[in-house]
Amino acid sequence: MSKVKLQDIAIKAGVSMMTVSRVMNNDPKVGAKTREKVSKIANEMHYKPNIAARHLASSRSYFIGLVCEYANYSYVSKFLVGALRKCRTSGYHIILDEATSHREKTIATIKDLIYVTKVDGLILLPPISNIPEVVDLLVSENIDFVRIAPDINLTASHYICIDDYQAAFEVTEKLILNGHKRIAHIIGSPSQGASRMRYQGYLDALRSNQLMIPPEYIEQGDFTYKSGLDAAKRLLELTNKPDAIFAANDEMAAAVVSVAHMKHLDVPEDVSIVGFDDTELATTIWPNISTVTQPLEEMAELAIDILTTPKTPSPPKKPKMSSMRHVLEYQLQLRDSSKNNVNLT
Amino acid sequence: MSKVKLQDIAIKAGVSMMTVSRVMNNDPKVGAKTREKVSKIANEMHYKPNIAARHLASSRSYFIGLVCEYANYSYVSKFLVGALRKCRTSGYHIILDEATSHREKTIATIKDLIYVTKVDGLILLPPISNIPEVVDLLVSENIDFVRIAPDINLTASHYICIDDYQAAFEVTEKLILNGHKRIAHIIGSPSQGASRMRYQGYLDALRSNQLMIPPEYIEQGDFTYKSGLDAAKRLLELTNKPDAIFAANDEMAAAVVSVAHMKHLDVPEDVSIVGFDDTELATTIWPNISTVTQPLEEMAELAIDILTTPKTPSPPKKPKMSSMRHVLEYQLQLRDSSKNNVNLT
DNA sequence: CTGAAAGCGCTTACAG
DNA sequence: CTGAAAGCGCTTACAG
Repeated sequence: MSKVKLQDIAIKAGVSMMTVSRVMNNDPKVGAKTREKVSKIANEMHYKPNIAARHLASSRSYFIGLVCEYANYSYVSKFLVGALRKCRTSGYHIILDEATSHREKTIATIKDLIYVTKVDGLILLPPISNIPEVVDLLVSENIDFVRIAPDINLTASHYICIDDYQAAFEVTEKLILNGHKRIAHIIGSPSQGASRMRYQGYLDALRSNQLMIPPEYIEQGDFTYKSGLDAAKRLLELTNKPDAIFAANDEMAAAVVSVAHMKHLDVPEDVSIVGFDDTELATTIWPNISTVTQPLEEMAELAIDILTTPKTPSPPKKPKMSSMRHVLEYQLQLRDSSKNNVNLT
Repeated sequence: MSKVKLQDIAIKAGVSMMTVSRVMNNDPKVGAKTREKVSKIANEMHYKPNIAARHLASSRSYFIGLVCEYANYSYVSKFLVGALRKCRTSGYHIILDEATSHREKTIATIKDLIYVTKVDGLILLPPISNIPEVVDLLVSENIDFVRIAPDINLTASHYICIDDYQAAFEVTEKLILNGHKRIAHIIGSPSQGASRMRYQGYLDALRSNQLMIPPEYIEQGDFTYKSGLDAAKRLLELTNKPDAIFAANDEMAAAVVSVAHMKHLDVPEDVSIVGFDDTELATTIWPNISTVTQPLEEMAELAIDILTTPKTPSPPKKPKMSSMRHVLEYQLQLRDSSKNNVNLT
């Protein structure tokens, strides 16, 4: 039974509730002796602060809202793992919410999170991170939020990303280095900045190597397996088939592998396939997909960190500093779905 | 700005806070006129009840805890989708938590959920649903909880499952019907009841068809892709290879497909492969995996339903009724990873 | 470094 | 069917 409350500890320790409260919140200005005594008693009595009371009295809820489009997504899962891990050590809890399709519903979901649940901060996963109305709402309500891989209004909040452009550039160059000349690309969802960046990186790598590819080599996908399937079918039915396909995420790359198998093409002998993200899926199919490792768990931890670190109190409308941009390191992950003649790392 | 509170509405409507509170909680004993007037004003003012205040004053937190072992799991993701969907319409929120490996940490996580966050109810996913200490704790603290596919202490709580035994039996019989005689099985994690049930169903189907299989056809996995990989390698290197492999979940079945490909075996010509669960993965690899569709989203919705439906107040130690067992329908899903000569549905 | 008072925004339990 | 009072368990802001 943990009906122990602050007052019980206070009485037992012979101090005021305030002192106990201070000890529980690691307030430095408590005498070492008092602190120790109170801590000991609190532990013995298995005291746990009531989060609702704490929330009501203070301005902190100890909740972080995490908003994604579909929870059933390997990208989201991987992120979630990092976020949960970080929360376990910081006393915060994650309220996960899906905000699907309808823009109005998305706004409603977020309003609920900030007005009802009153989260201390919000993490917006793509493509939610790119909805102007959401950004405007959070800014005008002065809510702390961190966006993952956003594309718009970059000064509005902290955001975390990798250098998608550079990674895509490197991926493409690596393919070129390994002898590929007919490299196709499946673009990701148009609602995400990362899609554009990756596409651009691919394009520029071709250009800087004086490679021309036919326009049919560019396919528009939307990051789903299904879209990858359709794109891959078209690509691999071309008379002048590509000898390498770079898909903007692993889901679509997995689809390309499937289509290659259906058509009895050897991967990577007949066609090299590269994905992006390095989600669980990349190593769950055969051959394992060459991809770009995005440190999603680390990104999640950083997001929680930003949101839970108390700010130096400052007027809300203060100009934001440029350190709101957090670019983490990616890593090329060469596996069996692509030919790796050079640099067999 | 939504700093509107109960009192503001009360003043504007010229009634007491209690009346507003009653209207917000759909208390039937409020006059129709009053109700309408109050509702209207509350809407106009964009009133949202403060969840923390509500929680502190009443005994409900409007939070449901969902505890899984690894969030990064297609089974968990699929369940999550259903749970979130249901929550959106019921005013509840999901607090997701991972409880990994260490039993003591698992207990600590759950204690935190019930003592600190004070969730109204808890959903335990396998294998957490099978930890006796957890079940005992929740029972002794008189916390509402629903378990998914538990194996122990079945009278301790509501639980939701499918008939794993029957499903496995049918899967195996279907394979037999389609001409397979050398059917291997990869058992799931020993910490889950479903593994035993599926194994037993497989065994009994063989027996009832007078089929003998060598002991090497039984492999112990643990539901991970990795374990499936190891098991599949052993199975497909046997001199007397199986002509069908029934893995206890999709992850392991996907691994079998990978190994078959590595060994240049044709699926399903050389070996039929069947999984279980019908998670995203089953249709993300090629060939798509034949499997058993488990209505995980529906199971999630039911769990939330059970937890959020107000109970008829009754003394806690009352004998539980047998209706705590909820068995949902599964469905055989025949796809391209298995031969389907008969019954091409 | 420590404490007494007031209040966060609701609901419970009791009247009428 | 409606309301006045008290309190949920903490923290803020102010004293000392």
